[in-house]
Amino acid sequence: MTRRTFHHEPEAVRQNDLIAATLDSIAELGLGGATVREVAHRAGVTPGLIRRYFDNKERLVAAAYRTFISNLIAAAESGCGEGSAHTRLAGLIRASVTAPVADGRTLSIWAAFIGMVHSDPVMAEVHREGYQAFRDLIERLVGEVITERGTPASPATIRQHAIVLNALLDGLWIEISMGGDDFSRLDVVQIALNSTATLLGIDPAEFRD
Amino acid sequence: MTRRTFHHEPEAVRQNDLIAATLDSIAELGLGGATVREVAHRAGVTPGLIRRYFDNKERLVAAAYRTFISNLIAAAESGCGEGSAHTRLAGLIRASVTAPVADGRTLSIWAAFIGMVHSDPVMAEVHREGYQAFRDLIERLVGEVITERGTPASPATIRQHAIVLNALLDGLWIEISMGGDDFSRLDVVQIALNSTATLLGIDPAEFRD
DNA sequence: GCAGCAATTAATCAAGTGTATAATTTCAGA
DNA sequence: TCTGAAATTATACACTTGATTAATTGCTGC
Repeated sequence: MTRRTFHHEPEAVRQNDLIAATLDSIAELGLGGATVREVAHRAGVTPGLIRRYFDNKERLVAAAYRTFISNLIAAAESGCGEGSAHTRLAGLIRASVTAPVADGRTLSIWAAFIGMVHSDPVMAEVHREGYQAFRDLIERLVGEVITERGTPASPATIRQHAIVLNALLDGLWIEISMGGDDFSRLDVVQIALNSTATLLGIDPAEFRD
Repeated sequence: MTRRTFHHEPEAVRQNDLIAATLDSIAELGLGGATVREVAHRAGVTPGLIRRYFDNKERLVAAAYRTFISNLIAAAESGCGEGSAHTRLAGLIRASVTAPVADGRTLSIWAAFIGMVHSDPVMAEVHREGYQAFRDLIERLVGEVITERGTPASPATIRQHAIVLNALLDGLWIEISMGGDDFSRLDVVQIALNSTATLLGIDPAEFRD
């Protein structure tokens, strides 16, 4: 009886692998399927090793949530690289309603985590940080767009616009990701851009991607 | 050693109690906390009894999801009782962004279930039915509002309006339920009504609750 | 090449899980 | 009041879970 061979890996790599395996497990098997053994197996590793890099399973899951959210925000943010505020906002919107941000796998993981936030204080804290970041991003962008148009508005108005736009994007993201409608026939980017323009009081014709 | 006393209950009552206990467990402890023993305890019953009314735990959870969704839709629908289409749509919107539809408990349960839909075919089917019902409700209402205004639109246009409005309501519902923003200071109903009016091209002043 | 340390595996444990079944109790009807 | 069937409990079982620890392996610096 011989032991299985293995090789050392830097801490960061192992942590990444374990987190990725955790997210895969949650996406494919649900939260209940993300057991220590399943995660270890997917990471090509032995269950005992998890405890070396994450003291608890709880910490592993929390770490997975943290990187999931930050990756999600980064993916959305990657859409708004440069150019005018209009262009950047349009980029953010496009990224928000197309893959890989908007797809079933992402939604499943997101929902599983959200379902824990209310009963797990650690997850609640992780959640709070992540969402504040996204909300601030949108609010800043909306403010810049309004400034760019030369139609100044009160901070309260900007905030309200940001709330509504945030909600619209969240909702579209969910609907598209759930795939209930046959969105394949529809141009979701166009729908998102047009409705955003309408909400902000912009002529849809000048709000393109 | 004496057995605990008990008394017979009609089938419907026991099923209701068990389903309610399941939803409570999920809301307060997360999906993982909804064990057979926990549910039975909350229902004031012994674990073995669950198997009499629901063959599996899986069926119990599926039944809980079914009644959860139908109650949610009923609660939202209760807001649009009578009157013009405008009035009924406004009622639906108000109900969608206020308790008990919009609150943390409801969101937690919803998210926990959604996180299972992708990995559990039974839950996927239950999900499909429920969401189709809500989408159809909104689409019908939007159609009636447009007819009422005498500004006829193509079915495709109506459909698109319904999709966007559905997304907006979903998103607002989530944001409010998560409670991240201090929505207490804001009039969420007014925000929802105004943005809906804007999206449908209605003067917000004539779209009141 | 080799000594020593860190990384990894293997094996084990107690607790908790869903399920199954037999024993007991309740209750309706005679 | 008594009896039989249905409802409920109690107990047990096989299995999975997260966690713990000792043994083993791979690797780095000399």
